Amino acid sequence: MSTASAARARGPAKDRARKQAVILEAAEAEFADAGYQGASMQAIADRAGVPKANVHYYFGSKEQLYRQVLEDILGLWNDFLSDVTPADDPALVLEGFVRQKLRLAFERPRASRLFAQEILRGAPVLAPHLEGDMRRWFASKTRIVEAWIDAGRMAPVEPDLLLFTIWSTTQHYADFEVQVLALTEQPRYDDAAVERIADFLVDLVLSGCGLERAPVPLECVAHG
Amino acid sequence: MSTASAARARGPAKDRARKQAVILEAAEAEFADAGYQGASMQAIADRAGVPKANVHYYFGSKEQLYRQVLEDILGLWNDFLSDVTPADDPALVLEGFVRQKLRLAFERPRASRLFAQEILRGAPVLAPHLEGDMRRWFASKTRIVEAWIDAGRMAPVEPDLLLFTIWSTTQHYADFEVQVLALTEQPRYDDAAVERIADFLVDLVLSGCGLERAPVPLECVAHG
DNA sequence: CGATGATCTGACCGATTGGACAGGTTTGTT
DNA sequence: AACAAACCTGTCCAATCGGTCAGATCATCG
Repeated sequence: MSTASAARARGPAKDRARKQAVILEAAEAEFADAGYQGASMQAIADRAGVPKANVHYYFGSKEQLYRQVLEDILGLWNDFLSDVTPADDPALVLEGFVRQKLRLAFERPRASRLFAQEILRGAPVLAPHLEGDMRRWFASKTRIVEAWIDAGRMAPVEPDLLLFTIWSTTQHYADFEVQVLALTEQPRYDDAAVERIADFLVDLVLSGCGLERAPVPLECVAHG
Repeated sequence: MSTASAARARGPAKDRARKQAVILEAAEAEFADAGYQGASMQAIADRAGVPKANVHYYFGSKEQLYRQVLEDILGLWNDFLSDVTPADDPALVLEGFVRQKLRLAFERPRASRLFAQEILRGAPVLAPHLEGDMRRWFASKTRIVEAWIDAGRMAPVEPDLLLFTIWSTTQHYADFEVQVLALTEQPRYDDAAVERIADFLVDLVLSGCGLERAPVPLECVAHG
């Protein structure tokens, strides 16, 4: 049971879950901004507006709290491309993947940054996930790309490197936000900037796969 | 004067510079592995094989040492594309950029990771560089890409996003090394893997710009 | 009401941190 | 040899860290 769903549950556990959610949000912010070592339980407690001992009451130790935050973040990426099959259209799937991943990078930049820091440190906590869940997820997606290639539905690119490219280019705008904004002389990402980035990355990925962007469905044009 | 060149200088300052270089190397490793807050002056001193007080003697404070390490790393990227002009061939320049940046990612992964951690934290130390040197570097390169586009020598892609793409995809293999190796079930990067990645990224970038990889020069074939 | 368990927190603790500094040693110059 | 300057380090310190715990408070139910 994820923390988010628990926070929405009813009954006697509702308050408990809601208070935990407040602390988890504060912890995600503090861990993302300061790193695991840089974050202090006192700072997390202050952000959440509770005494430090209360944080320990709910989550035991700093590492347990950190693990909980990370697992909640992993949940965000769990259902990426979960229902894709080799019968689907490569161009549509790849475009959807890029846009979905990019949306998450802009909507939950701290989650992206926290994950990045964990991997940068050598994944001391997530290593088991990397060798387990994520490896299986990764293998199943590369197999689909291979099926597309074998069927002649896209150019023969390396499936693993293709996925890494999508991952790194989208993640970049969350992880290196400060650098991107400084170099482009923008104060923040606005809607136009996000759309420009999304279109660019979709075109880049599709052209790299020998594909073209699917025409915009009629209903989208009508609603635009 | 950079620390690296100082270490090679002659005269009475040679020993001093060499000892500083040992500490700087230890500091880069420790900062990259543990992060700024996670790194301790004691651990850096142990890596360098000197007493902790010696580190303070040479570099004053932890933050000053950290700044020095970062500035040395910036030096690595200073001369990237420094002598490129609009008259050069876009395909050759872009391919060279990708390969050079990628080589650095594999040869100096700790430098890449340390830089990434600094940006992730919001660039508290490098912010002035982002708004100064790096912004000027970035603007001059986007202007060259624009010139190529205006001259019809490559497809009209967004110059800034093109550079970000090269930066993020190459950096990814250093910063997310643990993840890449775990997902591809490799123990480490070998020469073949590096070449496969380089070729993939070059093809991706060039195809995104409507270019093709330049034919291999004859002398390279002869020497292969 | 009284009791019982969950919730909450101020106060405290040992460990570690970055840093300071006195005092010793080496080096270079006259 | 004598002096000064640079070099070096053992030792100490105040601050902060994650974590503990006794005890206060609250909610629930017989």
